Amino acid sequence: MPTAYNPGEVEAKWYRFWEENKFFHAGVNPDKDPFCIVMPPPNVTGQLHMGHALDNTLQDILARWRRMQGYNTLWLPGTDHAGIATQAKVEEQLAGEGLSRHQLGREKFLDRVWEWKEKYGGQITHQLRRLGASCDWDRERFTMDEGCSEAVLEVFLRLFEKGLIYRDYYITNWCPRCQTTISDIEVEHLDKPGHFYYIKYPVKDSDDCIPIATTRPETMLGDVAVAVHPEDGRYRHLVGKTLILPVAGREIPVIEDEYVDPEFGTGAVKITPAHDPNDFEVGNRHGLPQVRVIDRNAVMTEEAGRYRGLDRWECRRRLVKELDALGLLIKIEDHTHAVGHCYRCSTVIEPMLSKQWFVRMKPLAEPAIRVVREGRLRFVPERFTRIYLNWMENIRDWCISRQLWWGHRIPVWYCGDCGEAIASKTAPDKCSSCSGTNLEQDPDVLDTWFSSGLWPFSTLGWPKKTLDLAYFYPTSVLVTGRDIIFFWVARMIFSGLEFMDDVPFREVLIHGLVLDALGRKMSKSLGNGVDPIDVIESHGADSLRFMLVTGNTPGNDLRFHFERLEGARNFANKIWNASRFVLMNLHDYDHGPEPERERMTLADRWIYSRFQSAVRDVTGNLEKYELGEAARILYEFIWNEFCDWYIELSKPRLYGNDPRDRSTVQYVLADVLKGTLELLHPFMPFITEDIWQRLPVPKGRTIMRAAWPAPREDYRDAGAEQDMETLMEIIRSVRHIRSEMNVPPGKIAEVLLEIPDDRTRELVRKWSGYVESLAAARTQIRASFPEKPEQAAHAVARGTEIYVPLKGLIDVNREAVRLEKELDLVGKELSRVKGKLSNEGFLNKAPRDVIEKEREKEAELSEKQASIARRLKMLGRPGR
RNA sequence: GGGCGGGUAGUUCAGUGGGAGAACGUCUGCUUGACACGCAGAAGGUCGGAAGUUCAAUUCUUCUCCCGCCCA
Repeated sequence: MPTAYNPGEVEAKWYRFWEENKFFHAGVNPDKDPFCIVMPPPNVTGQLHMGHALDNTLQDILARWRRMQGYNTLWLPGTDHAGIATQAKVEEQLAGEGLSRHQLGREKFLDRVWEWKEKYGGQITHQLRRLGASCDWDRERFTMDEGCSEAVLEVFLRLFEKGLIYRDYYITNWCPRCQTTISDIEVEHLDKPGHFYYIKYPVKDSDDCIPIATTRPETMLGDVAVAVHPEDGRYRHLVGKTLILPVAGREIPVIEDEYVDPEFGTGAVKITPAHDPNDFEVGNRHGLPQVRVIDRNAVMTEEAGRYRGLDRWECRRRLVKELDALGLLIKIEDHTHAVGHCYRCSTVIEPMLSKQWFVRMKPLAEPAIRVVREGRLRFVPERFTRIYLNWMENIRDWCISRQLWWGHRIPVWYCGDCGEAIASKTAPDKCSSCSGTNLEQDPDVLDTWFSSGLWPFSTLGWPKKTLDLAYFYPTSVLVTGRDIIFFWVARMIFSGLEFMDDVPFREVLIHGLVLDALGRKMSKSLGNGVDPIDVIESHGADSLRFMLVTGNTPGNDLRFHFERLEGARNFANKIWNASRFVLMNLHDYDHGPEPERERMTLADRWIYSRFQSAVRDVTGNLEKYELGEAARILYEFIWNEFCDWYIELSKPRLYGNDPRDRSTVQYVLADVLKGTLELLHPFMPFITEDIWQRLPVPKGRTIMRAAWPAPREDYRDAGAEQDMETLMEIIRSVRHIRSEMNVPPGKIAEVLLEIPDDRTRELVRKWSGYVESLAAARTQIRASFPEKPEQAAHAVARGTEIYVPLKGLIDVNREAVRLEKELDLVGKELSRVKGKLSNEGFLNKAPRDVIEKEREKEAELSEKQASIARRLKMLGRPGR
């Protein structure tokens, strides 16, 4: 085995081994309990980014762990057709050839997208393999494959027939660049510095005017009224009057509406129903007309009069200039406000009136609220429950039509003769209403999330009644980022309830975003993204996974620090070398039966007991979804206990000349290492498999299918832990003295251990070899040394007085200063404890074990104080 | 404006109603028969500020300041 771990060599090898042996595959098996996760499908033509890496690492940990626990585990992978994003990429490619999709035509364009999908669609799934994802590739799905498309049609028709899908003129969010509407949640509101324009609207046949304030003066050309609050005294006399809309010259009324906030701006609001969602509502309430002044390209329409043909921003500039010239511009104030941007391309959204398809949400939301309220579906961490509920409770109808070509085409045909809309899975021959044959299909496609909302059951075979569905649905847990709770999680919940009559998953584990080292979102435009594949190539997939899962709590964002990646890499290397040590010493190992407890040393019993704690705590934390905590426990167990202490203590026994002792320690090393690798496997699958395969002990074909270590109560040994802690304390004290007193590392130190307590003295005497090998010392152990060495450093550890005679080496003054510092600390601590114990409230109200603990502490500290003081006195320093 | 998250060692982050932790960085000393991607030792914090509840608050409550996110 090489001296440093080389991930590149082993990763490809083991992944191939797992995949070829179908270890990821899960079929229906009624004898076993299922555990199922559906993977949030990444965009089919996308690249793996850090968010995917985190999301899939978490899923893989859960899947591998549950699989080892014996659950029939299915992790179902797949990809999403990602309408807007994919279409945009192909259009970009076409633009490079000087073509537009319109020149190509719908059919040819779609051929091109499919070509693109075939070419790049495998990329991301290949990258997931590099990460170690143990998903069942035999079941890989795509939101536009035959089955998923069938599910989409079925759902559309059922909702249509129930009257939950309707078509209407409504104000929606139009992206002038993507040339499509997008749903409310696809709009990102960004605070942008802008202006508040104060404009006078003159009252007809009067010298009076009404001042309005707006951030979008260009929309005034589409104004149909000015609204004031009914109780606003300032404008009461103007209600019902007519205004002359400046520039346009149209006559518009002053109306009153509760919607107006009298505190905001001038308290008078211009109403533009065709270009503002709130104004749209007001307009409907008052039966006002809708005047469209901005078109699909964000260019002013005919209605804008002489401003027609101008870009919306250019129109704004010129219009403000004209208002100023007319003396109607009161002032311009700086004003930062939230501006809606397209989440795909960051173009400023234009709220626009158009005819679109919607899903009526209220009836669907109701059960989706209930299941969460009743705890049938649980969010982890819990705080996301409120975010979800708050959104569901205030839900608006969902605009599902998109003016794109790539996606599931809306299965509705319009009759050119009578105007009837016919929903059907296949093209109808004739109109169901007038029997006309002049039928044309709606050109639009459905929102991508319409199909991904069906993912947990469409991937298991729905609408067919499959065995898979019966067995794996509801799935166990969904793991996803907090940024798509509304987009996706919510939609799966109501879809699952509507069509499967049950929740799609019992739990939702929400994680945060992966940020760059400065806490910024990773993005292409900033160029601050870190490519997971680069990281895997330089540091290994296991290191990346370990880094992503540690130092973080569920739901919180995570900063990507290169140093932390190195830490994880170092950890992998540590495991590699500890294993190398064990394996190097197992060449003559004959795996026999478990050694008897009596043959075991204190260290053996201690490491087994600690291992039991690790088993219990790792399992417990996985159950709570505290994956970072579970990983931290393993890190500490492996590094600070197994490596730093157990391996070091095993050396004298391995190199000694007692063969039985040697075989016992070999057994424990191999056994504990094997169990530890199994616990670590979900986190670091590659290195653990590689080492596990090399162990000369009975085991199965793959660590993936090894049984998850079960806690063994008979291996828990609190006494051994206590005793070991005593020895460790003594060793640390001696090391401390050596270091402080500059004893050369090679020099064996004489150490006198004065231990009045019989049991402790016998314990230390029995295991004095530990002190001798780990602190490079020779020990003398007595109940009391009548003649205390004067030229010696001194320490107290758990009732043991430690003297390290340093004839000629010791500077009495320096030693005294060191002891005084120590005495000071002990004194402070002691007075704090004594204060507590003399407080009646504490004695009366604190739990008994807490008081007991304080008493013990007091005794120990007093003793320590006394012995340090004695020592100081002996050095001619009576202390203070 | 409403909601949520965060403010703990130089940095990044864990954690807890009863003795402040880790990693990285820093300092000192080490090729100690697995590992310098390492070993041993050390320094470093009034746990954002104020008030309250409690025998006891970094932890619970309220207020407040700063940072970030979501929604309107």
